[in-house]
Amino acid sequence: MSFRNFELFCDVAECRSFSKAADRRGVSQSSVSQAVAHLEKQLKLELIDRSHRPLALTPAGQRYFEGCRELLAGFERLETEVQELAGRVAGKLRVAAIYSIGLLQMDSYVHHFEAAFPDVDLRVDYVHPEQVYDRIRTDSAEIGLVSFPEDSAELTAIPWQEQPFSLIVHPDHPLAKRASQGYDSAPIEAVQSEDLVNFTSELKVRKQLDRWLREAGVSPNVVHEFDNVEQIRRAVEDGVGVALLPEATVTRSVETGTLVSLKLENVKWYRPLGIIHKRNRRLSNAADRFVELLHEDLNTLRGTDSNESSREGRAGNRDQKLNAST
Amino acid sequence: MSFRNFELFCDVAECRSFSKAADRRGVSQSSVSQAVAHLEKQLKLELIDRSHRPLALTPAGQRYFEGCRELLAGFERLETEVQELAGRVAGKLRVAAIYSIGLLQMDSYVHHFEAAFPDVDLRVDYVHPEQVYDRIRTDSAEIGLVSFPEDSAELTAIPWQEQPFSLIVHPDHPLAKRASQGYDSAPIEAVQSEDLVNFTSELKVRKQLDRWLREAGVSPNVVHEFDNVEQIRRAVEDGVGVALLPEATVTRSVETGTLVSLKLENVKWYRPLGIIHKRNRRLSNAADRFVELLHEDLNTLRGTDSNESSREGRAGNRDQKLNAST
DNA sequence: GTGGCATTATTGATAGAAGTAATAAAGTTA
DNA sequence: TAACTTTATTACTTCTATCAATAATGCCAC
Repeated sequence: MSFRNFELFCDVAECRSFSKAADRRGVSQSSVSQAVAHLEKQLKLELIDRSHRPLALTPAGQRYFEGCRELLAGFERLETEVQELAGRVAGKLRVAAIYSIGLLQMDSYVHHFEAAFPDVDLRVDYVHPEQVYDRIRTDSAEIGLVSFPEDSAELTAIPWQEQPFSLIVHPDHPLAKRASQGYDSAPIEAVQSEDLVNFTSELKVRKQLDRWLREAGVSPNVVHEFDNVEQIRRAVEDGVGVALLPEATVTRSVETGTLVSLKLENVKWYRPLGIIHKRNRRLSNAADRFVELLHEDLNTLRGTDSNESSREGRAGNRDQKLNAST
Repeated sequence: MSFRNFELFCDVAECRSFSKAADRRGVSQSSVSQAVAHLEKQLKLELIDRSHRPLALTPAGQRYFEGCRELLAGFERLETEVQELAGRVAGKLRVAAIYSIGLLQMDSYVHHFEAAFPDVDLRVDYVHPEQVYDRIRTDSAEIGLVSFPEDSAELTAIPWQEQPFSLIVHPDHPLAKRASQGYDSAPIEAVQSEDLVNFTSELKVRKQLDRWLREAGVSPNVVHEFDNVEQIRRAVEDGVGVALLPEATVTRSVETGTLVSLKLENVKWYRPLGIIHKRNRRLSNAADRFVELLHEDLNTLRGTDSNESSREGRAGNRDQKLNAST
């Protein structure tokens, strides 16, 4: 019995559909149907109740599914473990990041990582902040990238970056003139009485901004609230108002000229970014290396050949006379 | 990757030999070699160090071996579990029995069991008493059959049979005359001053016999000691002396006339047999049924069609429209 | 070292399993 | 019931595990 059959069965159980499972694994629906049929024949019992749709698992199927999933995960962990014993960096690495982490920047890190550690199956998902914490808690991601990170009993945070806030305005906005006149900054007082597109009030970033603005004695006119950077960016591009955002999150728009970014004079307002992970779990080699990479300077990395980067990233491959076909 | 590869690798690791592993699984040595090579290619690392003989596992190989063994056992347990969910009796059942349990009798039970529960892979190993306890403790057998059973913290015993001791003599021995004269018994006093082939003194059975003989005021002349029934039987057949054995252990020799068995008059000397198993572990369905079967009367069983025997042995196979090829 | 022996690797052929495309059957929805 | 979606079946192809035979390698005695 091939491993594949168990995987396919698990996919079917998760998708509650043969055809969706087939798509997920990139095989024909026929193949999946036969694989499950084969399993059932071996066990001499029905795992899936096809008499209704969407299909349901029989009690035995349910138990078998849970068991298979666990055991398959066990095999995966075992493989990663022996790879690490051999000094390799391999296995799955799931990262959950808030979308506004700065897509371009992340992409660059990911590419560097993949080049340096081709045996790692790295995936970065961009999700809502709450979901990042959820994924870490449920072990569906090993490390998470968040802003205003907070430790908890379960999770711990490693400081990562501090992104300075800038004043983001539409190119036609009066303040944008300063930029065209050679200035790349503005005093925070310039926001006074401006229409401000802001974050929604449940977000940590909004609370911090409110505190800072109060301290600075500046009271802008909040015209819209969104729970993510993308929407705020769009609103400013549409001329609804100005925004206070980390420049790194709107680099692309600034470069293409659809937005203008002005540094804030006299204040040091930063968005701290952090790397969170489960407190009581040792990070895999892959996660360790990813965290290391995140702390390196992208410009430095860009200069080097990615295969050489990240120290002895592939050390320990003494016995690599073995040729892999995959 | 097929399951088979993992099994073969584990066999190689256990046997410390490719060819022995091949023999064990009944496949060619080539096949095993390729299977392991395939595994190593997938993992891109050496699992086995072939540069010396007997072969050794690399550190990674050792870890992988342990992991595979555990996970494969997990799959086996999972399968048994879902079969039991479906009301079936299936899976592996390992029984360890002392050799003298009465081979013929056991064989009959085994045949009945296999007929009633064809999905169970039953194996009975006959080993030394100490090993029976060991196997239970190390989980390499689920139930054990021993004489003079003793409970312990870890193990618990179910009483099974009480085999009456008989006086076993050579056909040419004076006492054998009694049998030819229609008597099938002898007083225990007949053993007085006889040459007795006995068990070694560390065995529980010997200690009990000594106690009984002392109580009866009978003092035979111990000429030989053996730690098992077989050797004692041979010694008596060779005319070395007489023996006190449960008749059930020498049935075959009595039937063929190489030994004569005389019941003991006036005394009730029995060898108690018990079924031992781990105290804190629920018995598998298969083990439960086997224990049940052991408590049924063999003569009753012999009369019935074995497919019908043992109550609803195959109950719960409602959904058996599925056809197995194996 | 050098044979002789035992063990493992390699190779080419083959049988069987797993995959696919096409199509039939079954379930769902209007 | 008809139209649609999903799953099963079938015939065919591709790929893979296995085998027998043989080469290569390691071990041991001399």
